[in-house]
Amino acid sequence: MPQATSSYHHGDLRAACLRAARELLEEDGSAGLSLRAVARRAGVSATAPYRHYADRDALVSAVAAEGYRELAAHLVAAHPSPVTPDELAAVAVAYVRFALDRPAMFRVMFAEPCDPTSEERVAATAAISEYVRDIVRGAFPGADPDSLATTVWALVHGLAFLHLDGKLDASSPEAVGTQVRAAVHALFGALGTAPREEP
Amino acid sequence: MPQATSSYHHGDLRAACLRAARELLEEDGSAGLSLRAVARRAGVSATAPYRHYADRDALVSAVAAEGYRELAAHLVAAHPSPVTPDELAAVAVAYVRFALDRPAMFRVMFAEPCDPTSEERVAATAAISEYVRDIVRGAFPGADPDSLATTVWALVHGLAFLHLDGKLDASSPEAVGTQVRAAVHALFGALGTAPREEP
DNA sequence: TGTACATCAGTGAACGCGCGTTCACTGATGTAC
DNA sequence: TGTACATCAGTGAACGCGCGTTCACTGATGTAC
Repeated sequence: MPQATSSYHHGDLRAACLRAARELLEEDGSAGLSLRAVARRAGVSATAPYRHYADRDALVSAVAAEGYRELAAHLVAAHPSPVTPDELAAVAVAYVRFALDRPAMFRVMFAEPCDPTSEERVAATAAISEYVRDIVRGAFPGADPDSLATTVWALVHGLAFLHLDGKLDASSPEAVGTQVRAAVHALFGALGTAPREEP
Repeated sequence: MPQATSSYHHGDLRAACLRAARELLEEDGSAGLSLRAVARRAGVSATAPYRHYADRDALVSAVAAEGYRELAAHLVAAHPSPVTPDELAAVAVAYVRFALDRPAMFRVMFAEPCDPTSEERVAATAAISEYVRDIVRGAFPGADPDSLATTVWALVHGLAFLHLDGKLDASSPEAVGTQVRAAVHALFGALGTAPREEP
């Protein structure tokens, strides 16, 4: 822990930059995310962040990677291994809520094809893919996991983006939750679903 | 039609700006879309576009609106009133293909909540929504059209974005088509589907 | 415990750039008579 | 058909801005002896 010594050395500028970057992102959108603005917000000279990030892209990649890790944690927190449609719907709602709570960051995460030079970012994406596939494997042992995982992810991801872009009614969290649950049930109602649905 | 008179007056600078904007968008992404770059590409002074667009935002909105109209045309061309799962899948494939063919423009279309000051843009979005709802009404007379339309749109939109962002295998058009068709069939196979599926 | 010194994490001036937008202007076009 | 003039659609110089990045620097920290 850096004490508030207003000293020459910051203490943990790397983390402070990341925090500042996320704040700027949500305030001004990704256009507002400049290295100079980050430095300003962190209370540090314009060039100080270069001690911790090679360039602007490196910082953006770090933000995205952090976002992926947080998303994974949110999904797992919603339900570690969902099987019934209700459990799956809970995870879907968590996904959409995550996007709506950090719209600009969510966009950064999915804005461009993975920067192949950022291992951190690639690994984080792969982890999400794996998590979705694992869920599908557990809930639908008979199905082709890759194909069905794609379908599920696309449905939920599409709901997140359409809400984000104001193309659907996102007026209240309840309305969003209802829509998401309805969509998930529409998909899973039809799949001869969940082994444990009616015990 | 403006003749190639290399004259002082351009002839149709408004349309030329739009064309230039779209080219820049696909070449450099939305960061490359500046009014100055558009003017340069149109072969005109930096301030000439101001005769036709109030500011940068107005140009961007015009590009997005054009995109919406083109998307609607593509979907209708794929099938004017799809009913069977195969017909619905064809429209879905057209949607995803549209996104992959103009990735940057597709992002602009869905990048931000509709600029409420651009009537052109708002109208174009509403038209897409209506089209999807009409399809659902025709194909699933029993269902709640709003809810199901949301589900369908989200699935297809999610597929488009995940492909766009390189999160799925978009190596060949065939692979994409196969994935999209599988997803649509997974959803519609389960809905007691299509009245006209087996005549 | 004290000192010398290497290393680390900052500073601040400076560079060149492209941007959006304004302004007063001017050449081309079209219309009234 | 010819002329006067209003309007339209361009020009180009200029403004102020924030950006990414470089560079030589300096203050603080930590380590070896």
